[in-house]
Amino acid sequence: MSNGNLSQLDRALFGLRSLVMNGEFEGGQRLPEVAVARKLGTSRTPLRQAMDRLVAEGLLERIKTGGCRVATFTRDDIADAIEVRGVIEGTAARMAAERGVSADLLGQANDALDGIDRAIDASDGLNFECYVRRNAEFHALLAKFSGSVIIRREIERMSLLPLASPSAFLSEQAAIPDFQESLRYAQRQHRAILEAITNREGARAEALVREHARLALINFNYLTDVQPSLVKDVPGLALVATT
Amino acid sequence: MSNGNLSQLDRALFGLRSLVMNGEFEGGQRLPEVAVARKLGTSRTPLRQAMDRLVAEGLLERIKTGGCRVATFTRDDIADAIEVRGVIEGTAARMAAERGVSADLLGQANDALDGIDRAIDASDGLNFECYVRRNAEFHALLAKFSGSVIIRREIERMSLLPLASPSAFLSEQAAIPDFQESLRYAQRQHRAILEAITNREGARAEALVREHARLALINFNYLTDVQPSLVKDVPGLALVATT
DNA sequence: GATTCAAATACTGTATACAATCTAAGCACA
DNA sequence: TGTGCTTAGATTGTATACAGTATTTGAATC
Repeated sequence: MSNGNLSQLDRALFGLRSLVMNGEFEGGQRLPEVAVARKLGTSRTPLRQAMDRLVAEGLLERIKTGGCRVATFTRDDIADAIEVRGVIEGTAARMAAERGVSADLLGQANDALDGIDRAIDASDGLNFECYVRRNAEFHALLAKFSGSVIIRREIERMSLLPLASPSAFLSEQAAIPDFQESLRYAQRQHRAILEAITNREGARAEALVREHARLALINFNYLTDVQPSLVKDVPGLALVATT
Repeated sequence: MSNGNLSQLDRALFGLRSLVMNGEFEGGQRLPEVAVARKLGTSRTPLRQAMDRLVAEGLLERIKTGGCRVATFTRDDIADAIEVRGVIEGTAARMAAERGVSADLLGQANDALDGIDRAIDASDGLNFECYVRRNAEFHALLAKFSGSVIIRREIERMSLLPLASPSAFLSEQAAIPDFQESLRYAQRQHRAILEAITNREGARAEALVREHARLALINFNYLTDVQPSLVKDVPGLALVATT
């Protein structure tokens, strides 16, 4: 199982998560294990494990009488998930400021931000793929800054919730009119966050990160209110109740 | 499975969690599935499900080569878990203040606090069992106040981590000299929290709840530093590295 | 035509068998 | 005596069979 190819559980997990995120199943309907297992090319045992994992992630929910169904999320759920992610990331930043961060880690974060600068002002316009990668890198470092595995695990967990991750809406953001302006604003926040942590300003770092997380909420609202045609292209957005 | 007795999965889950919490297994050693299954009187299939759940809870951790082992926690891990629980509970309180809480729910919380008052000043001294129950009730209501299932689920999740729950240390707290004084202090915080929420004072409510959570940390430090003889009686404390 | 009951079907929860892999013991050899 | 290899044992990951329960279909009755 530690050879190059994935285990059956991993195949089932990735496959099922992808199917659910892309809205392949009707929300609220039970997932028949045999049919899904056949579709994923595996047996029921690893599929049930995968389902248990997705239930823990919040993507599926158990049915009292047995089995699972796809969870549905309200707009408020998404907003709350983003808020909580921001709160925990903010706590990580505050802890980092209070406890201090090694020069090496701070340097890595600075490198990531330099990379974002270059991605935004590349000679041929915006290097989008690079931006996304560097942005994820910076946020991962932020979680690491706290020095706490408890915190890091919790941030990862919140980022698994559909649409709550720092880069959930980036892939389609290019359609937003003042897109580059929005990225520049986010990047100024990045710089301020890193400065606050470096200066051991815990409260400032926490507040900045909380505000920074709300950019995801702005993008979410824009996508659903102004550009509903893009909804089908954003993974996870199919799970949001359209009422 | 929906009959009175539990499912095999539930039996395995409760049984294994209890065994792990009470330190029945050497930390760091792999749990042999067949032996544990036999000890719990079930088969490997539900046991493996239970193990997956406990891994998700953070009580067990996976071994790369296969299987699970009991996770061990440092004192810093416990402190971080309590801190994060306080942060999320604090967010719930802030949201409750910002969004408003129904008079009915506020009344229920008030009743719970009245119950705590009576438990502390019962005619025959302290009614401990009643205090614990009412305290749990108040904290559950706090999570409900936010009106967000995302928040509530996350608080429940953090409270599952060993020693992070609001009542993790209560059961042995009776050994603490100024025990009743400590309970009265906690109760004054309860009243202040409820008042802040009622008055829509979000920042105050959040700060109070964060501080309130730190009582668990105080009890934790007291138990391990001053009363190490009680350590074996507190579920979960066996998982803390004794370095 | 709507409703209730019954049988058949489908599905989940659980146990177990099997194969692949890891672990450890034992042996050969330096 | 220590080290590396080989083989036997133990253990996990996966598939599948079976039993119990929910759900649906169909017919009969009001």
